[in-house]
Amino acid sequence: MEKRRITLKDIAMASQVSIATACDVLNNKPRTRVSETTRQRILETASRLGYQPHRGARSLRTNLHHLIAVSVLLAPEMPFSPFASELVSGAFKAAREEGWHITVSGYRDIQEELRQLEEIIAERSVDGVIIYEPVEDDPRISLLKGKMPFVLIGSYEKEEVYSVDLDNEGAAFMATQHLIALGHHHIALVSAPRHYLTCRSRQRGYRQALLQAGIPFDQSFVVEVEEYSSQAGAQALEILLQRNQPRPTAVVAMDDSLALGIIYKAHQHGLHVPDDLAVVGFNDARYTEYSEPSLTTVRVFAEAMARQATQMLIRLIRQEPVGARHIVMPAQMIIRRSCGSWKKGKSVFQNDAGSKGGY
Amino acid sequence: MEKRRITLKDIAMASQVSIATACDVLNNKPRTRVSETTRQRILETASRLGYQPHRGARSLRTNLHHLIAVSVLLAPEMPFSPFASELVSGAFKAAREEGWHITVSGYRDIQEELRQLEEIIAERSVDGVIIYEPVEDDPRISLLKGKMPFVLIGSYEKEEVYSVDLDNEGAAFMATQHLIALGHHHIALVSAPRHYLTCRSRQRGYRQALLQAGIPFDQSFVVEVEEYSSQAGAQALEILLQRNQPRPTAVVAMDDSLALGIIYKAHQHGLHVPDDLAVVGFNDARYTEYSEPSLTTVRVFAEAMARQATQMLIRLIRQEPVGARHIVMPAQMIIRRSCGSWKKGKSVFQNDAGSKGGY
DNA sequence: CTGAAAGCGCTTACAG
DNA sequence: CTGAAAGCGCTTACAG
Repeated sequence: MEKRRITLKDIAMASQVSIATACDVLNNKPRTRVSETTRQRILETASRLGYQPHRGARSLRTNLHHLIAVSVLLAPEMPFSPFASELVSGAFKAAREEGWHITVSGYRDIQEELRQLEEIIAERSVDGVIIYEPVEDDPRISLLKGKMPFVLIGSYEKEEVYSVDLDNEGAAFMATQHLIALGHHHIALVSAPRHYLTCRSRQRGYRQALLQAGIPFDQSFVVEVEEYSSQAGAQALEILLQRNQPRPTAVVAMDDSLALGIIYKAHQHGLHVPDDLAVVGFNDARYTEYSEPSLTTVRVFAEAMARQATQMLIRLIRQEPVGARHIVMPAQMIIRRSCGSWKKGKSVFQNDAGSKGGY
Repeated sequence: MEKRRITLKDIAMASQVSIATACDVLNNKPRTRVSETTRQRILETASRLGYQPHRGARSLRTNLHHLIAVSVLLAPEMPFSPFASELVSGAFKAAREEGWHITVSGYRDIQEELRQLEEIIAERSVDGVIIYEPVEDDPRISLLKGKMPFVLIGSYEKEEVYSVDLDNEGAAFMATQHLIALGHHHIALVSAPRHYLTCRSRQRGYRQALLQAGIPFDQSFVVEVEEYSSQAGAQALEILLQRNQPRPTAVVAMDDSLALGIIYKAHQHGLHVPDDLAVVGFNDARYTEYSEPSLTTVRVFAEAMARQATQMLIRLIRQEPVGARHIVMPAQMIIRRSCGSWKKGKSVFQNDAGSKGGY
């Protein structure tokens, strides 16, 4: 399995230049212009011999491992959510475009995850970290701050950090407005706990939409659940139905798995979705197209977000200029059947992707 | 962000031994016994100073990067399946236990994935590869064979390779037998294409169960779909219903997403699940507990499989004795409602996990 | 049995 | 402007 490795020295000899020159040319260093012919000769030799720099050697010199850790906290009963999965793909692709690798943790338990990160920091086996789904006073952030470059996917209030986030407020606004346009006045919101900052922004968007429509905000219509799962969604609807309010006629759920649980529980109560209860999810987990009824949801471009975050992080690590400190990405409504707009024939949004009958 | 790094030299000086001795002790090399006191002194100093070997330096010397690539091929419309996600977690954890990292690709397109692997092989930026879901004549295997150690998750017929696999035959046997025990005779199988080796084994298990029960095998009850998706599942049921056979009264689907599509389509045709059509899925994607009806499925211990594969691969890379070349892991039936056994009150299997009211 | 020294393949400060 | 040489932090073959 072992062929002798092609080294810089080989390239230098074969191109009749010094190792230093070969190194500079191959790394595109500014130095003096080597004559264009020499330059080409070196490049050509390298590609002919299939030269690949030795990552270990490079890393020993530069103290860069070209490795990024992606820290994703998983919901207790859920493996990588569709959202997190796209994040991983996006980060991998963006990393590879720069010749980097990613390593993906993915613990269910924050303590385990912290231990992991501590170890990684101590080892310095990684050059930077992407943190997904930060919570308030996220201990991962305190751990990393000042020790290692990192970029958040999500947003953070306490400190100035680099981040790529969804326009959560706008997205929730859009979802709520859609239901309002369908004539709903009693619109519930099922959200993760408020220490998830994402959810805080989304709650703002929800309130904005109500405000704009002149619908009074009613705190009891907001249920916060401990995790994103169908089970939690089912429980949330139970709570909403047991309260003495006028029953909600519509729900916005902050994740598709919550929405599925809500629909499940609605059916158990003999409520028809969408006639008795309109439901809108979040994140566009693909399988929700085939739930009964198919789920209207807010699609989030997770892969694109991860790409941005990865590129940003690599620039940070290289100490190159980074550009914007925060990037905010838009979302898109996917109209299917659980919101009932297909019955009323009206929607404030175009139904792009949803209408293609697939994707 | 930069403190001076603690090196072996620091440890050696502080412990008043040579660098070589420090190195040996810290790496647990057989060498002579250093006196136990010295040994302890070195260990203690290292931990006091927080010594962490420099991965780059080590890699330059040993030509090992302590990095494994995990190659997962994604279904076109699906991000990491729950199964693949658990694989990733399992591989990560097992890798970290040895101080290694994993890098996760995850392309939808086999050509892209191959290009990726080729690049990784050329760079030698990775010490080995875990391949998930090999197909017949898998081009990834030809690519890696003889160039880099790899372990399959799944099985392979053409060549002797190292692998960790589910007992696919046994699992499908179990699922089919469960339906037979419920009185079904017309049991359909919705499978991925036969070039997925996993499915081939499962088809065998299905036939075995029929055979044992004296039910004739009918090829037209087997539908092969191109991908694991709800859409494909829905189409498969359409095909089964249009054929002129006695309509199947039960279906085993090789993936939960197929099963969901089947249930969806059954409802569209006015068929009640499980009364008119019993459905059993595969893989126990968590959300299927909340589908309507909740899905009876075969749980697969993906995380454990990935752990095994990772440990095996690391041993291969280190050229340590590996033990078994193939490891086969069992599956477990999770009985919920879509198979209808709760109505008939009989099942040949214990309902362990399914009865806990959770997962 | 133990330590000094070479060398892995790069990058870069320095000398010419 | 360009090349020779030092050195990053390890591991190991070799000398004592």
